[in-house]
Amino acid sequence: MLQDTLDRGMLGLLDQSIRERLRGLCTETRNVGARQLMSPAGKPLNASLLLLDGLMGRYVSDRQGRRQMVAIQVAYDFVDLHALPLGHLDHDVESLTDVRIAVFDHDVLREALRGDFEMTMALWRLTLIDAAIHRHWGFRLGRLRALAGMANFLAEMDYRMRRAGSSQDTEFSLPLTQPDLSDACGMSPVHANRVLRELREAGICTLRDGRLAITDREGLYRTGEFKSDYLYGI
Amino acid sequence: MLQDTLDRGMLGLLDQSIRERLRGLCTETRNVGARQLMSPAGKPLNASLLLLDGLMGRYVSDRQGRRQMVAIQVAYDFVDLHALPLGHLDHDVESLTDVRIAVFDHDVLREALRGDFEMTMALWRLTLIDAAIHRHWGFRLGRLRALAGMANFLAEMDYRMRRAGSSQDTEFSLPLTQPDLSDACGMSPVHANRVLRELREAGICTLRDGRLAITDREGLYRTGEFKSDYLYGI
DNA sequence: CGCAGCCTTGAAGTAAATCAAGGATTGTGG
DNA sequence: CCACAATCCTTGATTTACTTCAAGGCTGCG
Repeated sequence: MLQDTLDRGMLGLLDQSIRERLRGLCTETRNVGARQLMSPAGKPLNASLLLLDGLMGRYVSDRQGRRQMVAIQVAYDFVDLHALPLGHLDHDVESLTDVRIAVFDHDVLREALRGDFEMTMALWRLTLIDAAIHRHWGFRLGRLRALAGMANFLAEMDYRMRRAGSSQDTEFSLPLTQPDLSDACGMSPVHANRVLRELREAGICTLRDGRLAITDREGLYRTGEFKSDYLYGI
Repeated sequence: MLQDTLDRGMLGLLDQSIRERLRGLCTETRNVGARQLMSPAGKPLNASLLLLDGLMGRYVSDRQGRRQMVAIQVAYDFVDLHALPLGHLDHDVESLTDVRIAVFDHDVLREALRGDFEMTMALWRLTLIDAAIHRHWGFRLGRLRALAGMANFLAEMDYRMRRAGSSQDTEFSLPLTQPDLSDACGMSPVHANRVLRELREAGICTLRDGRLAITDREGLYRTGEFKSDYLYGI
């Protein structure tokens, strides 16, 4: 059912044998269009999703429609594995692009984990890397200025997309709109536009037509104060 | 060795039987003074700490000394259980006040969990509530203005301290300095001061001599757009 | 005592939000 | 096919939020 070898991105951290056991647990794969609300905050979930292709976002929203993206998922990320121990999520999950996903039924997953301590710890670990990413988003949102924050976000995306095999080059597909970036970086869409222009004019990177061209990766990482150690070797 | 019944705060979520098994795993308890760096980012850890009394902070820092508090722990929180699956942490852990802590050796913990799926899931769940808190700090830092952000932070503290039994009243001990609050809320210390004055003059709450007096809890929660559901019933 | 850290306030400067408007693109229904 | 609505990208002008700088008072401490 699941063709992918799951050896990239975050799943690349897992042992070969765990990856194979995990593959066998996939209930089905599905395709979903862009901009779909796939799981609203508070709704009980009985399955978790592994993203195979595309981008998904996780959002905390208030009543008035202001919302903050609190995580973005790239290929080979579990999207909402947090729901396995928690039962439901505290945030919304949306597809940002057309996506391909693998579904893991919670009952199936739980039964497999019950007798498999190594796999349990491995999946636990994956969810804690999510938590580490959340922490560094907190740092970015709380302490970095708009220019540094945008650079930091783009640096993380560059790093993670490369590890996921979605990019080998200095240019890759990053189909995020400026409003998406502003949701992620805690700024207004207008300011996201100006900051992108500043990065472009500084010769660091250019985002155009859903592709990010990095002309000075060293400068991007430096401007964004990006160090990859919080990703635990993803 | 461990006298506490562990039935409050986040640990109150655990089943009675799990709490008792957990108590038996405590290696030792210790007292540590205020403002101690207890575990620096990157250092391999072979034990995790449960906070019994006091407050601890978790920080992401850059080179220049700018730092963002990314979590605060109150009584009966695990402080760094993330280190069990991860091996080391991506952030610093410091005591904010004098603290009393229970130590859980990772080898002991891991052996106990190996044959105890329920307890494993329960502890996993606790670490994911940490992650949910991180997400809502991201929302606060990215989307709320200074006044709302401070109110949101204080509302969360009020809520969690009450659940931890550290407060039954509209006034309780919150021994955080204004620089601490500014680290947590992503603003300058000067601005933290002004925002606290604004909350005081609005008749919402007063922080003085390490005690928070809440005169209008409804107003505090409303100003901070605080809803407690992301705490999963802590 | 003298130092350090904290709390407080005013004044000045900077960063970012908001308001406003025009152009480009895409999808939609007539 | 075209009118249109919606969304996005872009830029300028204005306003607001916040930082930084500066200074004084307070407390606790070696």
